Amino acid sequence: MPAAPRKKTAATPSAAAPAPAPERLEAGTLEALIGYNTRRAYSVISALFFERMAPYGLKQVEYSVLALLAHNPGATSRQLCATLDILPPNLVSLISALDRRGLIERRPHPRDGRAIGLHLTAAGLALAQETEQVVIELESDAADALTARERETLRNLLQKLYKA
Amino acid sequence: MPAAPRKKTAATPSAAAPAPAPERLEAGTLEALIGYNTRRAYSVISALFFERMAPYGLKQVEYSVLALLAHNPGATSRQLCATLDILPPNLVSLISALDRRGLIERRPHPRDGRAIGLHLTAAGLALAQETEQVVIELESDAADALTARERETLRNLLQKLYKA
DNA sequence: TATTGTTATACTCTATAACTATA
DNA sequence: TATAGTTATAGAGTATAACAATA
Repeated sequence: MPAAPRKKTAATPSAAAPAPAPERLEAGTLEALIGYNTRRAYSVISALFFERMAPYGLKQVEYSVLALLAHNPGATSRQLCATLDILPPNLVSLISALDRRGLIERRPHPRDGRAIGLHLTAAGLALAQETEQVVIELESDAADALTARERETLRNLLQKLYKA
Repeated sequence: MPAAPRKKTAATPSAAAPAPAPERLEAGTLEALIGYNTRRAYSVISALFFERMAPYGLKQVEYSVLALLAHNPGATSRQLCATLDILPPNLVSLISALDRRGLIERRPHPRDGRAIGLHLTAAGLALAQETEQVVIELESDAADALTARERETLRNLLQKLYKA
């Protein structure tokens, strides 16, 4: 789903019929919606993430898990689910895959026999560090129409939508 | 996927071990990313949209199509796809469903025998108008932590990410 | 009785290839 | 030959129910 071509929407031409039907439609009502704009923006960043991270074989959620484990060694699946707002059954195969690739290790949890502590391996830590730079650059490219201040404002406003 | 409970993330407690394992993990690195915040925000608004619009049987993309046809009568599938950034095969069943529900009509295109002009029926227009108010209210509720100015800023910054 | 991790499963979303009819 | 609409299909993503082991 690569980013759409750079073309502006036509603004209700007053001269009428015989023109060759504009590519884009008048979408003012939709563009007044935060939900619509959020979906479109997410779609663009998402596609760029997929493209740049393909060489490392990491999808967004997989990268998120590695990044969380780098700062929270021994975290459990349950904690990852709560933090990332994903459902436990959907994390199982993801964790298994990262384990099979030798990026994480499952160790018995020190204080809860039901739980499993997740830890990055050396390879996992290396990949997390290497890809962090790629993600930072990718984000910077995706937001190159925004100033540093605007990027910070955007992050803050988005967080207000999903936090507390 | 209902919005997560209102609970703040713990900020690296200096007193260590015997506490009962925090719900959420330290996610500072992820929260510095526009992509991550956009995904989380979209997920929340999306869930609220689904909940409030369920009585009308409209998903987000379906609402978008009705809204576009209200302002662009006779638009083609191709134009809808270009405007909404979705792929033609994925629009087919959606259009069929709206047609079967009597919300839209397909008429032969006046200047292109391959194309089909899409129009709202009276029922479709009524539903579009009725649900527009629901969407506006839902958006207002989703963004109730933001001032009017902040909402406008957010929309503008998001549009800069996916336009031109 | 409640929770962690898991299996199985189903439904939606998104993507590609290939066909048809018109241009 | 290129484009509009379509079919079929495959792969992600996301959701629920139910179970075993442990608390």
